[in-house]
Amino acid sequence: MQAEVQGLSRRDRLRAATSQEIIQVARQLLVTEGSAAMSLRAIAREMGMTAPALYRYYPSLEDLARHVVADIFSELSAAIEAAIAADGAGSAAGSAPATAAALITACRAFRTWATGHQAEFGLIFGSPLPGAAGPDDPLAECGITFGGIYLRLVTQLWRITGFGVPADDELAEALRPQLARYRDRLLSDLPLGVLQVFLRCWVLLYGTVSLEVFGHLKFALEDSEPMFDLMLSDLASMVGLTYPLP
Amino acid sequence: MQAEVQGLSRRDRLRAATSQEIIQVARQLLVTEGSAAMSLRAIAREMGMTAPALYRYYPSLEDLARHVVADIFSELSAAIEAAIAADGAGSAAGSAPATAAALITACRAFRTWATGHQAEFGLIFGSPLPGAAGPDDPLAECGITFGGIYLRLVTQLWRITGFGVPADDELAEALRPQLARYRDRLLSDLPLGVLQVFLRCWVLLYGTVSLEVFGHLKFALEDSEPMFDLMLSDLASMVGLTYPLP
DNA sequence: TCACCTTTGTTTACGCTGTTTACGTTTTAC
DNA sequence: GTAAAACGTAAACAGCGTAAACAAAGGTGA
Repeated sequence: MQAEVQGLSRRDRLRAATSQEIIQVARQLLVTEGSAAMSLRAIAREMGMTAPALYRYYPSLEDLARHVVADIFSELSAAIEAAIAADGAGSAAGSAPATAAALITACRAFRTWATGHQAEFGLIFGSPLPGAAGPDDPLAECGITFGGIYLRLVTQLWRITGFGVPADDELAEALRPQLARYRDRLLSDLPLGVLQVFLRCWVLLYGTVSLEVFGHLKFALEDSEPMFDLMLSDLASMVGLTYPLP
Repeated sequence: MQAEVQGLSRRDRLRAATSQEIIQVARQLLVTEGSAAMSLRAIAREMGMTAPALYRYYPSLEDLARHVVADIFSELSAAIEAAIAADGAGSAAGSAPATAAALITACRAFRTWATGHQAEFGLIFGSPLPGAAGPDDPLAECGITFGGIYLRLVTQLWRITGFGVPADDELAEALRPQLARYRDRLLSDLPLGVLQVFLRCWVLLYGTVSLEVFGHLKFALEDSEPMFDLMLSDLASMVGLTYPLP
C-alpha cells in the first residue's frame, strides 16, 4: 500500500499523511454524525484548522468526498479479502472445496460489512454521487478491485469444476456482444457464459444486501439473515454448488 | 383521491391546494436541478414567496421532503397500475394467463418508471432519508400500497395455478415465525411459502433495477435490459411460469 | 357593523454551509 | 542567501434552514 512512499521528499510524505488524516476525520464524522455532518468546516474544526486550508489538499468538498468513498471502498475489499484468508487458512488453496468456501465466505463478509457499516455502505452503493467521474477517478479503480475479488473466485471455481454455463450461442443476442466487450476489457479468455453467471450472482448479492441495509425489507421482516441464506443457496446453485456446503 | 375534500371549508381547500403545489414545485426542482437543489428557499422563490412562508405548510424541509417522496411513491404505484390496466384490457381478468401477464407487466413497468425517473427513484429507494418515521408517516402507507400491487398479483396467481411453494415445515426455522407475523399483519391466510416466494421476487426485482439505475452494472454492461430479461425468467420460474410467456 | 381572532405572509436576524481572495509565515530549492 | 513554492489564516460573499416579531388580510360572534 505504501510502497511508492519511497522516493518522496519529506514534505510530500507529510502532505500525503495530512491528506490521509483528512479522509479519516471525514469518515469518522460520516459514521458518528451522518453523511450530512461531513462538512468542510466540520472536518477542518475537527483537525484544528480553518476550512479554506483544506483546499490545499482537495479542490472541493465533492472531490474530498470521492476520496472518502474510495477509502471506504478499499477497506471493504480488504475486509472481504481478510475474511477469505482467515477462512481458507485450513484447507488446500486452489481446491474445489476451498474455492467454494471462499466464495461463500466472500458473500457473507460483504453482508457482514454492509450491516456493520450502514452509512458507508449507503455512500458507496446508494445513489451515485453527483459530479462526473474524471479520468483519474479513484472510485473506478476501487470498483474494479472489489468486483475482481468475486470475479476471481467465480473464475477459479469454474476452471476447477467447470460448472455448467450457457454456451455463447445460447446467450441472448443483446447480451452477447456486451459480454464480449466486457471480456475484452478484462483481457480474459473465459466463456461468455461464465461472465453472465458472475453478473447474475452480483445482482443477487447486491439486491439482497442493499435491500436489507436500506430497510426496504423491514415491511415484512425484522431479521433478514434467513433471506440472505436463501439467496446464498440460489447463488450456490448458479455456480454448481449446493448450499450449505457439504 | 380527493374524496375527502367534501366537507372542508373553502379556506382548507385553498390550503390543501397550496400544500400540493409546494410538493409539485419541489419535485420539479428535484428532477430538473437534482436533489441538492430542492431547497426551501428555491421552492419559495419558484412559488413567488419567501422561505419562512413555507413553514405555514410544513414544519421543516425534512418533513416537506417526506411528502415529496410520498407523492412520487404514489405516482409510481399509479404508473404500475395503469400499465397493468392498459395491458390487461384485452384478456379475461382473473384468468391465469391474464394474471401472469399482469405480473410481468408490473415488473416491466417498474423498470421503465425507474429508468425514466432516476432522481425520484434514488430518493425513494436509495439510502433512507434521515429522521425517524413518525406515527403518521405518509411514506409507510405508500410502501404498503406499492408492495400490495405485487403481493396481490402473486397471491392471485397462486390461488389460480397453485404454483409450487415450500410447505410451512420446509421453511427455515428463523424465517417461519417472521413470515407468520407478516401474514398476521396482512390479515391473510396464505401459506407462508407464498410470502417467501413473494419476498424473493421483490429481492430479485429490486436488485436488478436499482443496480441498473444506480449505475453499479456499468462496469460491465452499457445496456442492462438483457439482464433484466434474465431476471424476469428467474422470477417467472419462481411462480411457476415460463418466460417469455407463451 | 364592529371587534376579535386566526391564518398567511413578510422582514429581520442568527448560525451554518462551500468557496474565493488577499495576506502572512514557514519551508524548500538553488 | 535569496527566490520560490507551500501552507495556513482572516475576511468576505452567496446561499442555506430556521426562529421571532410584525403586518395585513379573512372569517366569526356580539
